[in-house]
Amino acid sequence: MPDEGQLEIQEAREKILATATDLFAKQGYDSTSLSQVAREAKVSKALIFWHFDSKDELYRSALRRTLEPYFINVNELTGLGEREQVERLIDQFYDFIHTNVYSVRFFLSLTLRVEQSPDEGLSRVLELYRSFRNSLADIIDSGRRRGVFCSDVDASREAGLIMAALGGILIQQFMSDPSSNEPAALIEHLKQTLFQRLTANGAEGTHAGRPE
Amino acid sequence: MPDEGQLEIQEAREKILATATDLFAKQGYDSTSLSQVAREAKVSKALIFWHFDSKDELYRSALRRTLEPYFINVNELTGLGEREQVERLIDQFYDFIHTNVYSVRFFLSLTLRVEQSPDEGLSRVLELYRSFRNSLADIIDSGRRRGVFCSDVDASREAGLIMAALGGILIQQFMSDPSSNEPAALIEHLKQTLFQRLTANGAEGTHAGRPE
DNA sequence: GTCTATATACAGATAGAC
DNA sequence: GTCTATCTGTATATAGAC
Repeated sequence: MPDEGQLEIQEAREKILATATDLFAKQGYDSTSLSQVAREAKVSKALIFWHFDSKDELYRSALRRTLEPYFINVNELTGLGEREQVERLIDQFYDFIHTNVYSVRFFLSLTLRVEQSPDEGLSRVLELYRSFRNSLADIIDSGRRRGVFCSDVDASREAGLIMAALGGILIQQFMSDPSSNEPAALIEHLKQTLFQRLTANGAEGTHAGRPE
Repeated sequence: MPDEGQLEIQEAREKILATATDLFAKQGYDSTSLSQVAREAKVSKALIFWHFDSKDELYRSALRRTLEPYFINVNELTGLGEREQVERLIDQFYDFIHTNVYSVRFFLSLTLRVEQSPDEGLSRVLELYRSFRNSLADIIDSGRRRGVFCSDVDASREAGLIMAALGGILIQQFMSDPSSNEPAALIEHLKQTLFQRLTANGAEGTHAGRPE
């Protein structure tokens, strides 16, 4: 078994990958040169090419690594009520954003590029986003059918609006100084108004009756 | 008056500026080379340097030009009621986004860069965003004081949530194929639920009374 | 004002010694 | 595996003719 020896000697590759992941996330693909990666990882450019065939492959590896923590997020919402499940999901989203600020910023800026590349990694993120949205819709609809929420609730639209608000709170954090409009308060307000609406069984009954 | 002759001869400069504005908006700063600008504007690279001292100055000029349409947006909401004013503002925002997709995308990606440059143009956009948010808050608060909206409405938070939703709807358009979740429906739903909440005078009175 | 030609720097990538 | 040295392309920017 002569292979055992090379298991942990790959610290250089690790260093390169970590540095590249960081720089790509912070600066984007074009603005990050392999010279810079080599300099900050304290290796030679040639070594980068020994481990990764091209800048593109290095980028893809970095993407894959950035993406990893995105999949622990499978929701274990066992015996909770619908309202608690929705709250839990919203909090999970918010927490996730905060522990992954850099990569979220990364993927968001990827989304904005007009490049034609379908970008395997990016599509996984979008897929994740949609599945998150669908989970919300399912839970809300389940609550509607079980009578926990109003009968006239459009689960799909509610989920869409929640996602929009969450996404908007996200970019607000990128735009303003983090101190300004504290997103935690917005999240609270979002939840508060959401359930106020979902459970507003009194009022005028089918009060939302406008000419659709 | 020997100066009059040179008034419209600067079509080359115009061409350069227009091309650069377009390319910067579509591809960003780094991915746009002056060679490309020169090629597409059908001038020589040297001419670009005659008109603009550096790539950076060209970029700033392009930014300024991109920014221009952002200021016609002064709201003329004369004799409208508060509800109509809010609706009008939301629609204005939405329309504006749609007629300026490219530059909005541009500024959004600018926001995401970690570059240290305060970027004169970008700060104007942020300022605009805040003033828009403040207008919303003012109108809502005015409506609250005049009894059009509930007395327990927190105008600032409502405005923040509206802006978050609008921003979220915006990035949803960048993320998904434009056909998927049609933002127009989301805007409708936003408005509907918003006013449902702002004018929900019946229900349980100070129903929102949770331990703050 | 507009061009051609060129200087200079740095990008991604390769060859080959150790 | 890691390095130095080098190739090749292209970037920003300048010099100087017209």
